[in-house]
Amino acid sequence: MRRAEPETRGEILAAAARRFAATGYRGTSLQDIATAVGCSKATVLYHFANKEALLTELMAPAIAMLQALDDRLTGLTGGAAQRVAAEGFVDLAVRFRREIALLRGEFPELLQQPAFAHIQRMSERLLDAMAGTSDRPAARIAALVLLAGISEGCAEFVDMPDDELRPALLALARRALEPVPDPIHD
Amino acid sequence: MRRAEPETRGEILAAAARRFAATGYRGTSLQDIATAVGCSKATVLYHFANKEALLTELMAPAIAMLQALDDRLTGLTGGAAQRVAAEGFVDLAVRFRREIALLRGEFPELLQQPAFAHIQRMSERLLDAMAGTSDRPAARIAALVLLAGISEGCAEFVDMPDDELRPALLALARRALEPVPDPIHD
DNA sequence: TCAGGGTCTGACCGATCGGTCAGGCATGCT
DNA sequence: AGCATGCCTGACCGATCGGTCAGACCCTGA
Repeated sequence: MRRAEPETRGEILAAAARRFAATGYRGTSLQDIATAVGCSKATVLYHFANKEALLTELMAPAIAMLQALDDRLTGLTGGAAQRVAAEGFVDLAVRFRREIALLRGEFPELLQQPAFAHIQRMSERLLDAMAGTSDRPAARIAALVLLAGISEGCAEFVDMPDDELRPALLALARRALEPVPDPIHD
Repeated sequence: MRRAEPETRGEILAAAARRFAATGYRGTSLQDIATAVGCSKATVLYHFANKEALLTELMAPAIAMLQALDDRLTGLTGGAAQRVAAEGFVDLAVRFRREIALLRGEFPELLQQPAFAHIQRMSERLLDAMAGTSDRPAARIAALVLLAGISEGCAEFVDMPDDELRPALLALARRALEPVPDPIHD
């Protein structure tokens, strides 16, 4: 069962992405991934410290983009923050919908792990920004439904071209989120 | 550890609801539930045939209401179907948000099980109705995001009063879903 | 008094999980 | 030739899972 090319690491990563997308993170065992690659489970754990390392490497680009959005959001308030948050999140969801899809609704569980606590915090800031400065519950509800709906729904959009999905999600976000007036600078 | 009152069955059901809501269906073991009740795992399995029976009994009222909505939807098309679907689903989500919440994003996995195949089919019909007869992708995207977002988000709304949550979700649904003209009867 | 049924339990089962470990094999450097 | 290194493996580990089972306990009715 020895492999000819030393491309095993990349193959493991690709197979893990496929399996996670098909059956979720918890629903995929290391043995599943090893079988898909055609190697042993021990080989998977030779290339990756543990199962979580596989997931974090797969999610790293998406997390980096979320971090960048979070940085852009600091200092912004009101309508400006709302627009940046909504457009930034739609861009993120469109670009990394395959990565988001492979969590398959396991966000809540995974975010509870201490290793992902900073993602939890960024998500909360994103939600606050999308809800606007308004403290009306309706605004937070709309923002939360949009955030959760796009995260969970993008698994269904993997085969849709970017330039069709992006404007549709943007238009939806604009419709769903009630605009917040910009503060008047003096 | 013998219990005084023979209310064990109800206590197991209540504890299961709490644990499922806290850590999800797959994330909750029968031992967790037994510990929460203060009985043995064997007692849980004495009152319920298996773990899935616990879940189905907990979800039965919500599933019944979904079934009723599905029945009301048959024969309806266009804007009428869209309104009935949106309002019916919001009602369902508000009324049974605790039950929906305890799935904690495990919808996709659970729906894949053959025992829940009919729920899968009802969900698809609900999605079609909410998207309207329109076959434009944007309409289906909006409906899907709304459906997924409300399902996933209602876990956060458990402490909100019904008469605040319901109109907020209804208004959001109306904003998110582009209206479809009713067919003109001749 | 005894039989029987409802309730509950500890002990146990096979399966599967993530993860460890010593060692085999090929390659390339000295 | 000898040795180190990188890659890979089967065998194994402890933990946990859902689920089974024989039997103990209690109550009730004959």
